[in-house]
Amino acid sequence: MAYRKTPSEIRRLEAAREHLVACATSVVAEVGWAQTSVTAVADSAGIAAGSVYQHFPSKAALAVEVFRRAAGREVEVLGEVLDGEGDPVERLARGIEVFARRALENRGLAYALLAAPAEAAVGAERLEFRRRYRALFAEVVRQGMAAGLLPAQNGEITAAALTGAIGEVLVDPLGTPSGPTTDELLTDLVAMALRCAGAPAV
Amino acid sequence: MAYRKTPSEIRRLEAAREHLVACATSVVAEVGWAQTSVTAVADSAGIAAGSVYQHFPSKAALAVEVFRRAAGREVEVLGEVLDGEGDPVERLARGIEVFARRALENRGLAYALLAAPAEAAVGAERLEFRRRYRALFAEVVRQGMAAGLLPAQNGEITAAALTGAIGEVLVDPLGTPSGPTTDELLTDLVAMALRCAGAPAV
DNA sequence: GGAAGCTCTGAATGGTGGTTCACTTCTTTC
DNA sequence: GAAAGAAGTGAACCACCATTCAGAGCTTCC
Repeated sequence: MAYRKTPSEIRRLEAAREHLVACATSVVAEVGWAQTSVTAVADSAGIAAGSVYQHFPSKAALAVEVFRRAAGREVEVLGEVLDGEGDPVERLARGIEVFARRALENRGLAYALLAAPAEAAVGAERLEFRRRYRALFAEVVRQGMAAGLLPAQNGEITAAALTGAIGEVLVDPLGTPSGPTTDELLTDLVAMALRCAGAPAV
Repeated sequence: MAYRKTPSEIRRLEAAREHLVACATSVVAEVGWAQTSVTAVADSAGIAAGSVYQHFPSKAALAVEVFRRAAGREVEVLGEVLDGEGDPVERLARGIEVFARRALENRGLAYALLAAPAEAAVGAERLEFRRRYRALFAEVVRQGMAAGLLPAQNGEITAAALTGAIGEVLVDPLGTPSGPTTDELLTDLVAMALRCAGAPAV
């Protein structure tokens, strides 16, 4: 019988792949997509440049994986909060606060996910994930309208607006390494979002 | 006496430069920054690739000029409407409608200005112009608060949110070559923006 | 132990596209 | 008309990096 991968070997390879993705994520968070070369990622992971191609068919595929992992986590967290306890308006407020707080706690990565210039494949992923954010927000807005907590409105537009507004509000703070007065920013951001959805002033 | 540029020669050179910028703008609007090569721009302008460097020191410099011209026009138009007749809330509504309508009438260019992937130099310009949009919106929001038409709020945040929200709402329609129901979109967009600034429902 | 098949290496390769430059063509000046 | 200097040309150049690949080093299995 010929060579066959042993379970521990399979685990080792998977771990190597995970390690590669994690290192690539760090590099991207530190220097952005544009400055991230295959060599830099390989160095950071302690392997040769060529070895990257054992795990991914191209740099773009690795970049997409990095993006999906990181953005996927955020979608998941946001989805859980928006689907959680409380009335729709409370959930919306909490979701936005959690999202923004997480971004501000991991600025480099958040900037890479939200705004940093990237190759086409990553740009396409970004659009896709924005669509998911929108869908999540749209659902909560729909629930809010159904519950009579929000006025009649085009929920898709409000959802898109929230997505864009949060990103834009965060871009500047994310650009500066250490932020001033995070709490105040979050309060104002949430207040703006609730107004945007038409929730009555608190 | 040596060679000296005659007035008509100077005009000819300036016109050539203008023509080059105009052609480059068209190319960018059609295919986006990423697909815009120096050769393509030169072909479009009917000159040789090398001649581009008579007018601009680098491709990046040309790209920045293209961006500044086009984005500058939009800032100017928006500024005039926001500074025009009527109360601050009316002006805000009209400004957003005009901005969005112009974008939808020139989708390729608007997409390039707002969202299309671009080289670093253009990205920096984009940030700068977003700052200007924000400043314009922030001023109107400030006036609205002073006039008692808008509730107390962090005007900078609202302004950033409006900038991001408008962009995000427009990105999808701009991606599709011909848009459905522009008027409905504009109505909903303006309604959302007014809610975002806290204007009472109409 | 050793054959077979795998992973890993890192220097060489290759495609892309911005930029250069020797040369041609046009303008100015006398 | 001719010299001097500028603009215009476009093929050649070159830097940059993702990608490849021949060989080295491991792992599996009999």
